[in-house]
Amino acid sequence: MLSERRLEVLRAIVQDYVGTEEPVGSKALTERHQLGVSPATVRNDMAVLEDEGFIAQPHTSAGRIPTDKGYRLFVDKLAGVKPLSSPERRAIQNFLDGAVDLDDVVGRTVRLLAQLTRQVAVVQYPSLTRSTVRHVELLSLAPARLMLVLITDTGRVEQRMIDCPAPFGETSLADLRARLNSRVVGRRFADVPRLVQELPESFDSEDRGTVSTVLSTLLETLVEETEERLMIGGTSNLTRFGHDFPVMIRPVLEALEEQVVLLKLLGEATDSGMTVRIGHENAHEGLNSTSVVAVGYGSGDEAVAKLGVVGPTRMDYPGTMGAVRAVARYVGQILAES
Amino acid sequence: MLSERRLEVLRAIVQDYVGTEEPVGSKALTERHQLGVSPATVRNDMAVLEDEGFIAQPHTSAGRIPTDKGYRLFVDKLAGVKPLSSPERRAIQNFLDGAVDLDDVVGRTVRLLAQLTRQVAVVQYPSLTRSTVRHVELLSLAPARLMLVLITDTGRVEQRMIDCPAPFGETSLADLRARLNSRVVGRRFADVPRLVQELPESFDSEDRGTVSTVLSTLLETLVEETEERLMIGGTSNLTRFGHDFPVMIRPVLEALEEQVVLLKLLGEATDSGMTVRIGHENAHEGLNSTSVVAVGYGSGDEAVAKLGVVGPTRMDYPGTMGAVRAVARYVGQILAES
DNA sequence: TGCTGGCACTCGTACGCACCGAGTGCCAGT
DNA sequence: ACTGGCACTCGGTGCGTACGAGTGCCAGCA
Repeated sequence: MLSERRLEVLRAIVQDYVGTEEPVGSKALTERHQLGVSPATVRNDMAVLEDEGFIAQPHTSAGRIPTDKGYRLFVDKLAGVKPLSSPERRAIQNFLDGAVDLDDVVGRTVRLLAQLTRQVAVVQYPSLTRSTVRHVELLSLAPARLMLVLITDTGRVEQRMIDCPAPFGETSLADLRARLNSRVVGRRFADVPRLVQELPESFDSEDRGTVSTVLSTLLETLVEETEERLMIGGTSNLTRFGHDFPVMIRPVLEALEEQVVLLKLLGEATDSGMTVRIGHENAHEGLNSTSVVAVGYGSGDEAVAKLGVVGPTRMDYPGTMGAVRAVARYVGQILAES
Repeated sequence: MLSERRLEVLRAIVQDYVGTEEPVGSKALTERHQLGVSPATVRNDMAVLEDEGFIAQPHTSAGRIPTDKGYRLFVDKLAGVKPLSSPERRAIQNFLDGAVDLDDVVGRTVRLLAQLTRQVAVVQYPSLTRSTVRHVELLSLAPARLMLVLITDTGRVEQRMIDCPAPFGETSLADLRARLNSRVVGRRFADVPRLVQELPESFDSEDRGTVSTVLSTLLETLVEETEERLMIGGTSNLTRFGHDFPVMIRPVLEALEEQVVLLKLLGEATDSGMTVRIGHENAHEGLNSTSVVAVGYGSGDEAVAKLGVVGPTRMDYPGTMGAVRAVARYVGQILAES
């Protein structure tokens, strides 16, 4: 077990390194922090911390920098979540309040998060399957052409074109629409498959094919894989990555372009509470020198989606976590209101 | 006026520089191209081209690189649009055909364009005001709460929440919905304001307030400034910018994050035909060392939006223009079908 | 046992310098 | 009008040296 002072030394190293982006030496540490001991003592502590794998030397005769394991300890034991200042809180609220629709909410959230944390922001759209149905609309565009529109309580709207096997009359359409809505409105999308299961049977044989087509399109829309969308922003913050940013930036940009990777990234975050993944804890190679701070958000208690930021492992964890948490809360509020 | 051979020299310089990314000298030129003259002669031609401002030397004793003006001449007079190979065309079609909705179409287009050109792709969503109305839906969510959903012939869907000044009955709602649709379906959104102008007058005084609110929300949705959306992709291609990419990338990423800048950028492109903006021809400072190739696309003859790519001025113009044009055509087809 | 000051050592960075070679401009010759 | 020859420029590279931040270790002290 590490003594109190050694932990203090680690904390000081992390803080200084995050601030200066340069390996920090024993002398500088004692000057900038009140550790009450001499550089020599700190050096001994550093040697221990290095043995334990919490810090490392880029090369002999350089200062130390925290390892992923060091950051992990810092986040778990040494750092709190820094609450935002009240002007910041007000700014968030003002900024998010102006949104006109869900795309706008998500877009503003991404920009806000990127600006607050000065890192890359990722916001997932509210998951369909975790939302509840506000309305299902069916429109007839042509005799054998329908449009299906799903609207969730979180404001998300999905539409699909449907080519019917046979022409479908206005009355049948109104009938189907009414029955569909009466069954699913207010229910969770996850339950929809069960709720509409035997709907085709109650229709005339001539309409049954179309009804089945409509329902299967509806169910396809709810397939996890396709339903998840997200938005990212603040990529220009990658240029602040550090001196080695030219090397780092490419794999990160590439990873950020793959929705699948990002969705998995957010998916790995626990459903409630904040998740911090540091460096190599991230499964994706390209993100091995980044940290991800993610948290779920939702209009009620339950998370309907996640949001977070991607930044260098060398980041201000308390501040970032504070911003992420605060933004998630406000977004949840906005969604609940709409 | 420049002689035929001098133009040929310029073309050779552009082609070599685009390929090698290194200043090209007189000797290398005569070796790689059949100009039929000696390096010394080429040197004289180069001196003239430099006097005229078409090429420049990064420093004495280096080869020449094209200037913006040089690229301009190349694009205008020396380069054609290189058609895609038929496998490429097939790939485009296959890739775009799988799209399920407009977001998907736009998303796939962005990825496709980024991949084909290996540059940053920008695709604007079909403009509302240039599309025609397929359907207007009004849903009652609560006694005094409505949702307005606009659906265009290009598959774009916009929704807005409306808080009514007074409760609005189901019959009034159905009435308004029917009257609205009968007036605007099939018409261009740009004409909608005119078409719905005196609609409130035909309603009872108690409903008139709500009808007005609905209509003003509808009109707000059509305001140019807010209705335009776009998607970008392929930012990781920025890492291929060249040796000085660390310097260039930041302003470019910043510019790409400002929707306004991008919209202006695409807006500057002429409505029909391809527009190429080279280096300093771009109004935005951050894009002074990039070129933008943009073109309108649409389901019919008329362009409903624009798409294009942003890349280094040192790009393969014929190939890029070919890819942009081809993609725009296929997207137009897809939209027409849906 | 734990802390401290002193000291030799390491090693990455900066700097100065010479060399090389690609590329140029100019000029005289055909 | 084109060509070959030639002197010149100047950025890039490699090398050796000096510098200094930072370390590890050790002997001494509370």
